[in-house]
Amino acid sequence: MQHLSEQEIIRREKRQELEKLGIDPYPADAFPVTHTAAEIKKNFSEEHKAHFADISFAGRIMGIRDMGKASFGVLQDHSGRIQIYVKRDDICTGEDKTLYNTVWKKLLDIGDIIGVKGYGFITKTGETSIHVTSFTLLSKSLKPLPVVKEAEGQSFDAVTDPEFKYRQRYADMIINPQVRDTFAKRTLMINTIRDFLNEHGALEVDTPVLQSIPGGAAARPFITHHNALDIPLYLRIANELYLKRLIVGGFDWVYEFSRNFRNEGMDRTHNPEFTILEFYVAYKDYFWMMNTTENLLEQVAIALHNTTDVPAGDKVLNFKAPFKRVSIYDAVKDHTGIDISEMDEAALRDTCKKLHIETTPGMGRGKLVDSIFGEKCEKHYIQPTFIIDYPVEMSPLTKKHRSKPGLVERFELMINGKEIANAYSELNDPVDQRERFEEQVKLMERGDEEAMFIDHDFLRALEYGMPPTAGIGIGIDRLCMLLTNQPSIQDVLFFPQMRPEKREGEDLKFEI
RNA sequence: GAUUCCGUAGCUCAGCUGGUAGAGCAAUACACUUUUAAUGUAUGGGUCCUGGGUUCGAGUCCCAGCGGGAUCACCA
Repeated sequence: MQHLSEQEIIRREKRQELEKLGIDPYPADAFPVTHTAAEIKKNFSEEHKAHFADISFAGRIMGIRDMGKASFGVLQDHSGRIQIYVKRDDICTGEDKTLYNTVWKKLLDIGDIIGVKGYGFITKTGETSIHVTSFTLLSKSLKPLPVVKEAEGQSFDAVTDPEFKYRQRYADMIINPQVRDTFAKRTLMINTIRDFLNEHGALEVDTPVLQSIPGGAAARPFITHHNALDIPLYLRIANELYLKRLIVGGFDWVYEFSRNFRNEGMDRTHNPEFTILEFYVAYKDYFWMMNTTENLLEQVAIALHNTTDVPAGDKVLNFKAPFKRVSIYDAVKDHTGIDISEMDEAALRDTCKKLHIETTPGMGRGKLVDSIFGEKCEKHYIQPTFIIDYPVEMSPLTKKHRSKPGLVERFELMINGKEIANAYSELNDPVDQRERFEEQVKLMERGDEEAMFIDHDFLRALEYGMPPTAGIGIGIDRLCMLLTNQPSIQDVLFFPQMRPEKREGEDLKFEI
């Protein structure tokens, strides 16, 4: 049995009262909407009032100010909030005042969704409002909504509990309209990227989420089981190897907004499922990819902010192309004063010790370099910066550098001290690729849990011949955090992962 | 996974060295025909996250658990 608060019981009683009066609290009829709150507020004026003489508006009641024989309410639709004015003798023209005295004043609540008909006017305090001539209950709300009051841009008693916001995003969006703005911006960002790619002739594709070999990245996967085939399957950690197969197949430019799944820790910048945009372009290299990436991001910043200057906490990020380019060895030299470019694994290990960076025996040369960069350099790159030319050991899918031995043609894009994108000239030599996979197997044997598996089918594809190709993965959630100035990934995902709520008497179990 | 802070009415919060559980908003009732955090008067509403312990007595102190945040580790 559901435990109900006093207010929840009262609302259920009101619902019954409405039904007794012959009012369906959940009518099936469509309600015609002619105007939005934003349109009325923006365009209403005395000289244009003819256009607002016959308004039909629907929204959620967010506030009621009862004045006796008249009252004011605040309705909210997707575009914003607007005041309504309800006068007893206007909605009850005859002797029977039940509709006003009982239905409007007693049986409606904050949170109910109603439709109103009426006309636009401006109150004597100057607020554009709807003078209501009739109203219809469209949906009765049985659960009291936290009431947030606002005055002069300040809000009072706003719900700040993150658990409430993330578990009950629907309620969060009702009472905190700016939350909807963040998600609208997320979609605008994705649409801008999609338009950019489509305009350049790219083809959007879908590749498998369930994979029998979780490839394309170094991460721990979620595992599941397919009953009919009686095999384990993994939720993808990346789609890279599938997109490259499509390049082998003859497409020149493919992309996918890939929902990836990694069975690792959660924090402000990590959710177990997250979105990466990957795209692969034939006959290009990583220099071309840097140019394309900075142009793309400049365009996205302008689409969201009308400028390349984007606020991020107390900083301002400038997305004006071109971005700075720094080699990883120069980055380490700049921030530690140490030249690690010629060091072998043992020397790197010593350097880590000097810099107070913890190492494990499983770490190869690549991971050691990565640790030094991650600990000492990464956080300093606030403005968009390409870090380029990584050691070969940490990049098993990347083409060897055309002129610098021991390095690969790879870049990561750092913004506000975080990695946003990772790209390379793709390795297309099947013999080299097979050797790199075999190196990964050795790392796995040394205890590296995230080393890659060998994907023999991918090698077979490469053996048919893949054109020289540039590829990139861009962290969409993190980019969205930057561009909407949100400090947590939970604020750019509608439904961030949470530990399930325990309910009384419930014992959730699923057979696999 | 580790450390640390938090959990009191529908919401925001107070509750001191342990002594009958508080406010504002929301709700209920009444008044009020241009208010806007409307106002005035009155009323109801609590598993103080859960379970143990100490104590004559626990919202408060101790232990364990549950949930959330932050930091760290892994990672994008």
